[in-house]
Amino acid sequence: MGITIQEASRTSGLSAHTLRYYERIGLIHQVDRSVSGHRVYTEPDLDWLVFLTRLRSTGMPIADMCHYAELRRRGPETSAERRRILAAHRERVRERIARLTEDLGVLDMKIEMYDTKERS
Amino acid sequence: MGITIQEASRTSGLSAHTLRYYERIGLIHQVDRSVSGHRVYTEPDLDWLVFLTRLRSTGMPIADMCHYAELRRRGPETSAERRRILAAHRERVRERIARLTEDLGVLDMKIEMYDTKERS
DNA sequence: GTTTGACTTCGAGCGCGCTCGAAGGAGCAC
DNA sequence: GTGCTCCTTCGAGCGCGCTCGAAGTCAAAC
Repeated sequence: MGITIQEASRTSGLSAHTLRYYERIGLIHQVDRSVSGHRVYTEPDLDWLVFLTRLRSTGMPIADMCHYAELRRRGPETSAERRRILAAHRERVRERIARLTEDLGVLDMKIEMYDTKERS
Repeated sequence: MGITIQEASRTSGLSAHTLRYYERIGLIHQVDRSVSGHRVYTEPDLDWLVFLTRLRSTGMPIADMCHYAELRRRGPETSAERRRILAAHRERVRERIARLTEDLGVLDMKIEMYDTKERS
């Protein structure tokens, strides 16, 4: 047994193509291969993959994720910098949410305008 | 007097190149020209431009914005459909914010993990 | 034993949203 | 008139993040 690329794809929501691509660019560390050369993912691989999708969906650029991944490979002595990176990213996400919330208000107003116009 | 492309650029935060591009693809209706052929923006043009940037920053694809712009040009009889489009978009923005907020929580947890590890 | 199907590597291509550069024109300063 | 700056049109190019297809390998099913 072992997790196939199909299963990893289903779990992470990324296509098999994308999983290979992520490995190619160093986002995921060299995944184990079976005797026949097929990728065999581990549970920790999946966890990491899921975390990566979080970073992506919050808008972190691939390049930054690569940097983070590299620090992670270098081991515990980079943990302070990794923390710093995540904290900075968190700040950007907060700003993003604030901005979106503001835009949502404008959208609400605009929709309300359509409603009042229709009524008059 | 009249608003130049530079001023429109400053107001909207879009580059002059982008303003011309938006006009080219029909996002902004043909802008008036001066005798020398230079673009002369009006106040309503600017308002529209600013609204467009809201739609963009909330993630509406250019193609959808073009569609909306076209409906707007067709006049008041399209207002119901425009309202519908905005309401649907608003829903997506809400979902977006919800998703980001959830991801933010995960980020918080991850950062906390770094903190507790460091302390131990 | 052959077919099926999922996998491999590799490099090219794509869609989106700009972004840029070339080539030329008008207007003003000196 | 010679710069200089800012504008024009037009089409090509770019950066990001995938996405795809070709060509080949291997294992299990029939």
